Amino acid sequence: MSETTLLERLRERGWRVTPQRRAVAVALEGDHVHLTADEVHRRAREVRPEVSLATVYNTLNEMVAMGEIAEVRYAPGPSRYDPNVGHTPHHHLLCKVCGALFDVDAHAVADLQLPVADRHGFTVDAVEVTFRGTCPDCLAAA
Amino acid sequence: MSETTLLERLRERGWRVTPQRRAVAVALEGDHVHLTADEVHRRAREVRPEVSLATVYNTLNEMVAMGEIAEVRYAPGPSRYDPNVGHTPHHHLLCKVCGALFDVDAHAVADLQLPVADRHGFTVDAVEVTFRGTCPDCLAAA
DNA sequence: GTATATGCAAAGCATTTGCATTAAA
DNA sequence: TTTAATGCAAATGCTTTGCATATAC
Repeated sequence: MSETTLLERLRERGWRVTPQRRAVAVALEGDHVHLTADEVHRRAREVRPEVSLATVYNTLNEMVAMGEIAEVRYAPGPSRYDPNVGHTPHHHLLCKVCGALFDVDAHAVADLQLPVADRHGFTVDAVEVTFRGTCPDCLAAA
Repeated sequence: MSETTLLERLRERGWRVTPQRRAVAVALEGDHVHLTADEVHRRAREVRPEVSLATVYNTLNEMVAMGEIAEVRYAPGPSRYDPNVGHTPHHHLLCKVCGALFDVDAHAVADLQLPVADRHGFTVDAVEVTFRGTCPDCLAAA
């Protein structure tokens, strides 16, 4: 899907790579589900039990500041982190019951333009579509 | 724009109307900006200084549960509340600098369908488009 | 009159920060 | 060796809750 790994991209930016940061980067990758800081922490601990939650937050915030991942907060509850930003253009599929968030390939969705008359003086540089619905798990549970 | 007021709709649902709740409902109406609980509290206090923040939260949560307003959390920081949900179909214009959120009429944006093949087993019942950019105020400040 | 909303203050999460210690480069 | 990252624990900010009192219906 993507040619380079998150870790490689970060290293290229001159990022200092520690075992903790490696564990965080690896925890985020691969999945098309977006994890909370706490879930990242749990996963990172499976590899490096000494990773602290504070370090997870610090690391995630840096990655966001670099634009390598995005913080998304569509449902109540804690923030989630999207590692596929800027590399694979995509939109989101949100379960309104459990808050789970999946990616959708951008090619599945038409490009959108907002007419200048409706821009309220904004400049627009990204468009993001969220499909709200119910995920298979919650459908089964209902 | 809408034929009935938020307060009228709530009363029709058999809601018990108190001065505090009236103040919260009025604070939310009319605007195309989405307020935080704290901002709603400040506005409600201008009319009824004894309204407590706890009551504002309780009231907003009830309105959300009834589907009369929506909680939106696109940017870091506190939740914001969208009173125009379900009545005036619309999308969002988000300032990535200051987090301000405006409404855009749905007619300005084409309807979108997600192909079944890309639905990952979800049912989809709403589509929401967010245009990310920079608002006039932040442009001026830059 | 009765059920329900209120304010207050305390509790509960999510997230950030200060600081002494440790480790990457 | 230098500069920056770590863990811990305390602090902060947003939101919810418990409970005694007040009030809409």
